[in-house]
Amino acid sequence: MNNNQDFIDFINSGDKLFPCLSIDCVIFGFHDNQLKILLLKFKNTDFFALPGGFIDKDENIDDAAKQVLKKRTGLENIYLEQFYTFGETNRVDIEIHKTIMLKNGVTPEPGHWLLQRFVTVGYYALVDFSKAVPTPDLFSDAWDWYDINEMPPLAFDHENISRKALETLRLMLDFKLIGFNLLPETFTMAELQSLYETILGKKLIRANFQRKILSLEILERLDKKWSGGAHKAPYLYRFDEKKAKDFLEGKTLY
Amino acid sequence: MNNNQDFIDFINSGDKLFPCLSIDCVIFGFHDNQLKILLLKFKNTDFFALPGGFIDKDENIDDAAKQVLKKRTGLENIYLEQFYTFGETNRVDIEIHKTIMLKNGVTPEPGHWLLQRFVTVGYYALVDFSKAVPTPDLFSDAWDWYDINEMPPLAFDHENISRKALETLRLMLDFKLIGFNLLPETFTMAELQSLYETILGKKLIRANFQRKILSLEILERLDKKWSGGAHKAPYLYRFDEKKAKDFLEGKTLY
DNA sequence: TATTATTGTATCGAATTGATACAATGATGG
DNA sequence: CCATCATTGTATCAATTCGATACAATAATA
Repeated sequence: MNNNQDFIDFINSGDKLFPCLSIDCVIFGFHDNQLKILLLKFKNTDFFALPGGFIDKDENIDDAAKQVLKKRTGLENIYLEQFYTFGETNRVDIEIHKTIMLKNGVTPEPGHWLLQRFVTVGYYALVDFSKAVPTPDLFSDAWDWYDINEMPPLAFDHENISRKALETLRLMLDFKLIGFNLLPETFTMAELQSLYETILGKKLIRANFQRKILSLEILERLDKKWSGGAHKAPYLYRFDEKKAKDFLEGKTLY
Repeated sequence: MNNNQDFIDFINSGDKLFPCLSIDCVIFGFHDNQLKILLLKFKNTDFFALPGGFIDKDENIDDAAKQVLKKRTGLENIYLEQFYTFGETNRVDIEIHKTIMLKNGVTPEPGHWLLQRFVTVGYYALVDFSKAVPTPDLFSDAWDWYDINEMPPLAFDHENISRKALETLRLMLDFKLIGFNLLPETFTMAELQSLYETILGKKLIRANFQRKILSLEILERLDKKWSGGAHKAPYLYRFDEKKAKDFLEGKTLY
């Protein structure tokens, strides 16, 4: 198969890669009032894993992360940020890599570049769920979005990586006003509140949330959104990046 | 010289190291109302650099960072946290490494492990200035503490690394109550305020600072400190780790 | 046209914060 | 030994923010 030949070519291309360092991306999306992350299913194993990749010898690690995001979701110019580097000696179970190689017709030679200890740099991305078009990579044969509270078992230390990504997202939500990256261009206040509630994992008081968000003066109020149901129609809002920038700069953090 | 032989031995021990990945530590201390960082002077260059090191093949990166801290300051069990990983392709000027090798009697062979692109994981540490006993490493012949506003030119991207460390320290100062790690065991409120002002880079209103800190209920008030000057004697305080832990856990961040 | 669910905003008291004031108190010096 | 001085600890008050609740406005529906 062509795909298998691609895999074999890649497995033999270790000399083009920066050694023993990988990228893993925790890609967050928001759908049906659920915060989801994108997982790939490893070929011929029951494990799911975070979309990841390796770094070319002459590639910035940030660029490698952008490549992972682009190849797995088709998206570019997305909010993407490094959050932590994972370097425990035992974080990768090499048997999983061996299994994948075997099942794809490659004999795992001792000393092969993929059968080493790997340190991985974690990035998290916030994408508009409706715009992402996921594609599996050479190591995987399926993908899906999973609610962060209902994830299948993950390979390696990927549960740990996901947890830390979520902690960082929660911490940075207000600090960097990044939640809007998870919504379509226009949205209602109720949708925004639901997003915040889902990320923070707790209920917020509607009136106070609305007051607070509006007081930031980072939203542009558009027309009303009609035919939503038997009730008053909500306004649509658009996130105003310029106003947000002014707000973040004026914020006296210290 | 013995020291030089140590250097040569180390230069030839690349096969014991995790490849192309290093650790750099931004070690903060507080003295004379100045926030300082510890810098080493590279042998035979005019550049200063952050204390750093490499990672053994079978060593967690956190442990490698602890080793750097211990070897350079003699200190253990110090507040030490990873903050960012720097992976620009051009971040290391290999000529500096070549120079150091040459000046120490080692011919820099092409392909030598030290003459590669390196990615570095940044850690920052907060130490009690009076307890640290700095020691230069094999690459350096001197060290000193430098006010963060009066640093000499640094090698590689170490200015960038220092800046990011300071940003993280500022951001985490209240969030994790870490400032106390920079003070001796007992201190006055004025000393604590001066520390905060120095880290945050701005003046604070004394009465409000005192009210705020005391309201956290994380300090133990001890006896008064006598003979400070022609004025009322201030109380000494001790940071109560247990109370602080309770406070941080009770803090509803989200 | 009455009903219903949701939206946008107002309101009120509690809690927090910024700014200022002031009494208490150790040393110093005449 | 007492007036002076600088600093400390705390109080106070207005301004601001925040939690909680209330309520009028309004699209769709029956």
